Amino acid sequence: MRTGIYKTRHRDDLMEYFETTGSDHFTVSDVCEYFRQKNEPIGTATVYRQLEKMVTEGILNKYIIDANSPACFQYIGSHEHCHEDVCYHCKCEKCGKLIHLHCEEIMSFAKHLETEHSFILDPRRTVFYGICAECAGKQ
Amino acid sequence: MRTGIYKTRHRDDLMEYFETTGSDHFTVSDVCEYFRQKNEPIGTATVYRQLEKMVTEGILNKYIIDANSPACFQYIGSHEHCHEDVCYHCKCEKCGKLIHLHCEEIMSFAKHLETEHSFILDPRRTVFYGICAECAGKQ
DNA sequence: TTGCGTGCAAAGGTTTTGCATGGCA
DNA sequence: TGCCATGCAAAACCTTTGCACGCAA
Repeated sequence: MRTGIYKTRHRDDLMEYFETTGSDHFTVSDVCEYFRQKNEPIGTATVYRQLEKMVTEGILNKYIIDANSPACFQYIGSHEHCHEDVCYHCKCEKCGKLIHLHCEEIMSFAKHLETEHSFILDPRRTVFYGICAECAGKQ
Repeated sequence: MRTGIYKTRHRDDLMEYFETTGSDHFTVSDVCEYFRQKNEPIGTATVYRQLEKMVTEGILNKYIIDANSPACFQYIGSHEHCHEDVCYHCKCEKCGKLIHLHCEEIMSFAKHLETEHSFILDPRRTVFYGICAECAGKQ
């Protein structure tokens, strides 16, 4: 079989990481740190290359939150319901906190954009910027 | 007057650049290159600082296109419809076209975010990424 | 005079790449 | 055996920062 992708030790480790860790979002350094603490370190370049490959395969989503912060990856999973279970993100401009969003309203708004404005929203890249509750309270 | 912002030569030059160049989008290096060719070079750090300031003031929009490509700025000062009311933007990931959005749905969605999620949406920084009608048709 | 603006170089951080080595099929 | 994966370090890249000096108010 010529998939162009080999089943290696690291690849298995990464898949296991995605499924065992509850964390929805993770960065390259998160992954590296995890395996370093397990005394099974993986080179940074390898993680970048594998994760990028998996994004292409559709196993992971990649989010660009900000120019100067690391890219955020999300495991979509083996289940195929993933495409309906899209998630959007709110980012606080003050504290930088990332809020996971998936509610009816954003879905219906996305549908509105599509039907009325002929614009197909991309959850992977769209980030809602604003001020979170805590930071708003401090002001 | 204590605005905290001084009216300098470079600031005027930049404003003129925004209004004379028809280009909707530009990067920091675009700006630097432009003034270098005019034999009136501006330091890179200065451009970064001024542009960032103008984003805060609401004169410019800043788009993060990709993690490894430079930030993209857009002059919105002269768009009158942005002054009369809040304005959101859709950006096509394929052709780069920018669509100005002005509808009830986004306003009510913003209100929903605020009441239900305690998140105050910032129109200046929030950009909806996706695929526009024309590019969707081509596929 | 005070405080912001500027320029340069250096630093900071993320991501990519070159190259030799090792592993999968 | 051929091709892909890996690791390390270096490079590339965008962006920010420190500091001394210049300029606006």
